Amino acid sequence: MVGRLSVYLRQLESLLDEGTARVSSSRLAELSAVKATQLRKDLSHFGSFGVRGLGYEISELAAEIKAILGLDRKWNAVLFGAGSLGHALAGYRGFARHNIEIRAILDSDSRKIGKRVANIVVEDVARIDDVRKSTGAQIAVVAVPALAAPELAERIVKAGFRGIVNFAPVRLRLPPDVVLYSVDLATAFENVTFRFRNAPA
Amino acid sequence: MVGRLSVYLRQLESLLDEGTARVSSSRLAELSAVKATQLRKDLSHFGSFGVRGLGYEISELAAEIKAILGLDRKWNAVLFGAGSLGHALAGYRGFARHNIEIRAILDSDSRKIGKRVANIVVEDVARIDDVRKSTGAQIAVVAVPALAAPELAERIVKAGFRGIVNFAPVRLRLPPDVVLYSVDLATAFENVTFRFRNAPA
DNA sequence: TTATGTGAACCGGTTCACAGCT
DNA sequence: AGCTGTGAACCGGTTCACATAA
Repeated sequence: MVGRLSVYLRQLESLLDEGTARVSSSRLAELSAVKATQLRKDLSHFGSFGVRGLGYEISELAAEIKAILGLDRKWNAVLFGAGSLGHALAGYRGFARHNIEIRAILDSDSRKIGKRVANIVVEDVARIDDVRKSTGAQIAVVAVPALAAPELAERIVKAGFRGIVNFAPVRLRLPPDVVLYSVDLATAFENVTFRFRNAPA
Repeated sequence: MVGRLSVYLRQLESLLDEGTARVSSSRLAELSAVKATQLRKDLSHFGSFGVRGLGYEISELAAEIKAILGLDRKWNAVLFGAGSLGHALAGYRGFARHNIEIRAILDSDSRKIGKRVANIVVEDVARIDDVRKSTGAQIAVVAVPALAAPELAERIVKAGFRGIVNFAPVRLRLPPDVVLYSVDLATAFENVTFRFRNAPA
């Protein structure tokens, strides 16, 4: 459901770019490829942002969704892993849009420590506690190999991070008060090969 | 649900590495962080692979799941976009595990064309039709900016690809016979900031 | 009249309870 | 007895139908 809010927001922003001021649930739903009732139900969980008979004021609704998604405040993050995926993530423009700032990049490989990635000097993961405190980071982005991830996750939690975005292909076990979202590339590709295979000729 | 099959398979493979030969649904479910009944129900959609009273023969079940997921045959893919995400994907080791081979990398940026990425020479996206045919690729991996993605997707479909794994943050509209799976980083991060914000203090 | 907000019906996926096989 | 396979109950999320407001 959060995923849908993201989509609504993106559509609202592109409408705003076009100079549109108001939009109906049916139009916004169409742009977002969902049913209008679903869109209204989604929003109704958080309040009532529209005007009956008129629709939604776009800039207002966008601001509401940003607040719901936590995009109205700044987040500090630390990126773990300076491999190819780490490089890609370090260069990811979406961080700015989310008010997420990568404050540090940590790795355990001595050949990578000291190098610059996206203008940030890679530091030794041993410094995790110091880095956590000095950056005030709440979010950890995990882009290390599967084997290293579970142990790293424990250290991340111990260091005081409260949210993890995990790109390693493992199911991490975390205390329930730590927010986790995993992006699993294997699942993405298997989803396609699975449906491809089971598709009507 | 396909996502869960991926997880079962990964657990089966690591059990196999340990030299284990049989496993019960409850043990495998525990390792996969799901309920045992769910695991059995998932498998029951595709057949009956276990032995009552004994459990599952690991190598046999792994082979069955691989077949279900389409991992038992070779897939040819073309990667679109040689930016930082494209680089990361080109180096992704999971492709080998999935029997997916990146046969070509295409980009529209003349500065990138001709360069090597993961030992593959980047070609002009204008060559899409030739490349599709000569590689026999079925799957397109889209790692281009959001703005370029919708138009590219159309060309991909026209060129004859039947499956797309999309990393651009847009909802692509495709004919229903084309298999699509999108990985949206924005949603991933927003999921975490959303739940973080709505988490109990 | 137009378009939102929402209780109620609906539906698909999860869980339960147990039948069936070894 | 032990463990799988599955119809039936359950549950949460989606859709419908309509009351409500401009």
